[in-house]
Amino acid sequence: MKLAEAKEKYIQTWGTLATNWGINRTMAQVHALLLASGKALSTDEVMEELKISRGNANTNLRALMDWGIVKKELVRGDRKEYFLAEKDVWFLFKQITKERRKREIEPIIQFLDELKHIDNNDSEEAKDFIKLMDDFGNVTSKINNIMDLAIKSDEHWLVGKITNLLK
Amino acid sequence: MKLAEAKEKYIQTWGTLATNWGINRTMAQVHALLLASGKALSTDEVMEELKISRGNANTNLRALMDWGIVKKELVRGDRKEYFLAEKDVWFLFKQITKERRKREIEPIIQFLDELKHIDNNDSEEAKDFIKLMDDFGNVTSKINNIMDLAIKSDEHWLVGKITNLLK
DNA sequence: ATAAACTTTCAGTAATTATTGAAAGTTCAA
DNA sequence: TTGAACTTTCAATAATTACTGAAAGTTTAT
Repeated sequence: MKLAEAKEKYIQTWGTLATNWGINRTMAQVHALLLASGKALSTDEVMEELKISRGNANTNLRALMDWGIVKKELVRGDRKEYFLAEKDVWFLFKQITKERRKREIEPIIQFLDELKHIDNNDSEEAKDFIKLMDDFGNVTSKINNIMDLAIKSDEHWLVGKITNLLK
Repeated sequence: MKLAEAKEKYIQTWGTLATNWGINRTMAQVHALLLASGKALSTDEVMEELKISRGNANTNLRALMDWGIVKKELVRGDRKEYFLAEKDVWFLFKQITKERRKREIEPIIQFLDELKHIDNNDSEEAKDFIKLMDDFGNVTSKINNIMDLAIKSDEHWLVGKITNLLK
């Protein structure tokens, strides 16, 4: 396989996979393109490479910056903005985990807590429901802790620990 | 809040959250309904409670069985099938993790491997790309291991270990 | 065998989500 | 200031994904 072909396949496949995770296809493609390029690209370059509109390119580049995995880069004497993807893959994983935790896990914990305040909570049915919410809350907190551990850890340290646990 | 109200809110909110994770809204609602009911329901009961069509109910009940988190239950002297959700939340987490690992992580590892076979791989650009794929593969394997650890572990054992690591 | 009771499929349609592109907004140099 | 160079927004539209409901398929009792 030629390099250009491999890059193309990487960008396309990554975009397809992303949709299974509830991530917008274009956003994943833009990120893959920036990573595969290994250098900062302008909005126009992204538009050209992926054949997408300016609005779409702009929206998804900003979303990637919101996730903290793409940074703006300014070039002296050039008014255009360039965008560069962080290429440390372990950092990438940690950053995404951190954001998903903030955006998705924390709201769940809060929402489950609210549902536990039930009038006449001494019926058998109410007790069962409250227990379900409690169990959900407990497991969610545990997931939260695992994610927190991953976020805070250095790659080699974590892997060493996990390897030990698996023995 | 009344119990019925809390159940309704749980079903609706869970459905909404699911869409953020790339999971079909109805599937999440059916699952939440079965859990909140605490007993096996027939297709007709699911249709009635969620106001959805027979086709939709059937499709999503089967999808939940594919995920291994809902089971059929047969009642003597009744030709209808009833569906029951596994209510151990830690089991639920492990089962979903197991399936996602099989469906999503393993294909990524395989696909990244394929992309490393590049002609004329001695150019600087090719080396960078291969390194990127390697890094991705390594991190993905590590995630795979963490998931494997979670799948195999008993709730209390894992939490104990994680707690120790976090100290 | 027949038919009632039930489950599954899938073409057509509805609902949701993503994208375009042009207009409005911003920044900066002269 | 002005206007060129660039970025952002958003209403209209396209693409994707989910849902319906009726027809086809299956199972079981008689």
